[in-house]
Amino acid sequence: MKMHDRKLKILYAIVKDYIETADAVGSRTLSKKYNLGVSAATIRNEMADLEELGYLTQPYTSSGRVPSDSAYREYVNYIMALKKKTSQRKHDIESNVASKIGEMRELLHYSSKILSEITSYTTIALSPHIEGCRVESIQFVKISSEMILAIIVTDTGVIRKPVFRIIGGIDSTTLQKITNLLNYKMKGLTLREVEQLLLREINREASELEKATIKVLPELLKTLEKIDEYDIMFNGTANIFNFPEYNDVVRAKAFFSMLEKKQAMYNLIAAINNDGISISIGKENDFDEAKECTLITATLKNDGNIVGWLTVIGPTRMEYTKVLKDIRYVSAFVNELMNHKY
Amino acid sequence: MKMHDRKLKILYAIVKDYIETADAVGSRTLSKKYNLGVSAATIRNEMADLEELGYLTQPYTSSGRVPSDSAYREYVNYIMALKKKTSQRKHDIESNVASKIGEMRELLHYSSKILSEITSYTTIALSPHIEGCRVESIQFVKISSEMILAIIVTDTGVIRKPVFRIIGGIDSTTLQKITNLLNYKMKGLTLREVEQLLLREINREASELEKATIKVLPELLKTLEKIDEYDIMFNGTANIFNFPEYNDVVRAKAFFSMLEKKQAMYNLIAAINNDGISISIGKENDFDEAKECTLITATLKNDGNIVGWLTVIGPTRMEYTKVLKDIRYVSAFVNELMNHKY
DNA sequence: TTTAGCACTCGACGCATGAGAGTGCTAACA
DNA sequence: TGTTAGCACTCTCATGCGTCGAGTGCTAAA
Repeated sequence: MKMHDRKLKILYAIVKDYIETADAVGSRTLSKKYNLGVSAATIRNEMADLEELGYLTQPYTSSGRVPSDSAYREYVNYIMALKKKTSQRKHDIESNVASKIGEMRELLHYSSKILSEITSYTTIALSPHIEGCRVESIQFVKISSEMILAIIVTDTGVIRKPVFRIIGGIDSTTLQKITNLLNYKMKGLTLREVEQLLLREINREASELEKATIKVLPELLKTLEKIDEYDIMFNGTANIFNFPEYNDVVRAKAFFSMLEKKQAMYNLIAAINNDGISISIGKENDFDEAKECTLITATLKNDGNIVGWLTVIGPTRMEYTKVLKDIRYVSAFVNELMNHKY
Repeated sequence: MKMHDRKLKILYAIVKDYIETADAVGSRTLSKKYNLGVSAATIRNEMADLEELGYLTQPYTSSGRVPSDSAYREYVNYIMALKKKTSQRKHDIESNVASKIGEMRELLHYSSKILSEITSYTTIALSPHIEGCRVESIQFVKISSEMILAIIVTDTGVIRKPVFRIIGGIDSTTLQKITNLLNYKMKGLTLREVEQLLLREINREASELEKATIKVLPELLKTLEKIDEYDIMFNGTANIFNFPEYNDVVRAKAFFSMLEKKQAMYNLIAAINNDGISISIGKENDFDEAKECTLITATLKNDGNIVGWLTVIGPTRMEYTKVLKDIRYVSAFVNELMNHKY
């Protein structure tokens, strides 16, 4: 759908102005503020057309116009295209930050906090399920008479360290044997496959060694089922109140209720799977509560595997240009750090 | 300060009514709703006295009365005294829940979630700094060529599992030797003492073994410094909107901004150190942002050591009776579970 | 095709008004 | 002496009304 150049210009100006002011924008203001080269009346005609095309809405008869989701989409496509032409600049790594980060999850939390601070939006840090990852190594460490720590490292560098309990305890030698056995059998399998393997082993007639093992396996299985938990964290939630659209208590409450639905938030964000930045606007979001929000998400990958998502969330009237710049910066930083360390 | 019985009765009735309705309560309503045996005019006289004593305030001339912090305090002392007379009932442990909980921190998170659900308030789960705890054991596990996992178990059962990196790597035998050495030297010391010991060792002329160690120690020290992190988590934050006092966007924003000041929240809650339930009302809170809130906090102890806090936060107009009952229930449950496992 | 002009629409804001809830004070009562 | 009824007064809040202004659609002229 190719629009006349002037129509697009006007559309972009409306979106830009609305992002800035959060007020319905009228033809007169537009012609004064932006140098469009035509009079307010002409703009009025174009606006009527744009409304018919579904890009604008009127809150009430004879008020100014407000951009629709499609208008934002059009605008975003436009600035995304612009950005591609400019070269990606290199980012320096602040080494003191780098040294503080031991694990992927910490890195994610930290960068989400930074992102929230520089954008003044609410941000979400999300780490993925790991059921699809392959096991690099499994180790067990006895930490008290009955408690055992399992250390599971995946090929993507994700580490999980669940603690579980063996009633009656188990001696170190046996534990070492089990470690060796499991490592031998499970290396390279996905967590899902490990679970199935464990199930089979549990139900099998057991040899001498396996008799000791049998005590550990059901506990390990139980632990594995729960270990595969994503992790979601929010930063700068109070920032949402900076937007006039959330000056209404009902909408603010809805926003926070939405954040609390963690499973739904996970599904919303984890649906994204590319290595760059992805934007979903308003009704494009497949989650009712989020249909008045825009989410800008950076997918973080290491070696082709998703290791997390970094999301900025706000009203559809989002400062796309600024937020895009910031999220690009932070995610590039994280990526560089990651490739350095793992 | 011993007050006339009738005055107290009226005061309690006012507090109770205000907790229920969030509206300034007048003499007429009071005499109709509660069976106080005196007329509205008498109540008016008593109310005037109570106002003079600082228990009531008037939002504006000739409006109803609103309880002050001292009124809530009086009321809380009253119901706390009542409670002590009734016997603590035994709580059953739901074993399926118990089996899901591997670590203290998980237990804390989980119970905070439950608490928020049953009270319909916002809850805070807080786990303490561990610098005061004594080291029970330190272990190292190699998880990749350069990454090492340290497992530190304290005498209170808290487990920390920081990952750090040794550039150039280290072989397993040396690592095992270091583990043995550190365990021998550090068992029973506090984390603070361990840090000092490490510093001394780093600066000392080293023997053969210690030459290998010297590579690990600075990294370990750095890791230890950052490991001593409390952990704070919120549940049911959207519940705050259920209270009319937060129907004002400015106050709601202030509430969420307060929650985001994690260090201050830690200080606020961690100041409490007893084994039961503690209530701090409005201006009693030593943190400006919280001066319009009441916090009811259960300190969770294991073997005399604080392992966490469970807090319900809401307006000073809190349903004290109900919330007290609920937090007692949940914290008793957690305590029982803890003593079972650790 | 663009622009100027004009009548019209609708929300925001300010102001007045009245209802209602609650008070303090006074005088009468037990 | 303590309690109650009555009354005038106060203050908030909801409602209604009129004005203002930004913005529109339509029409006719350039």
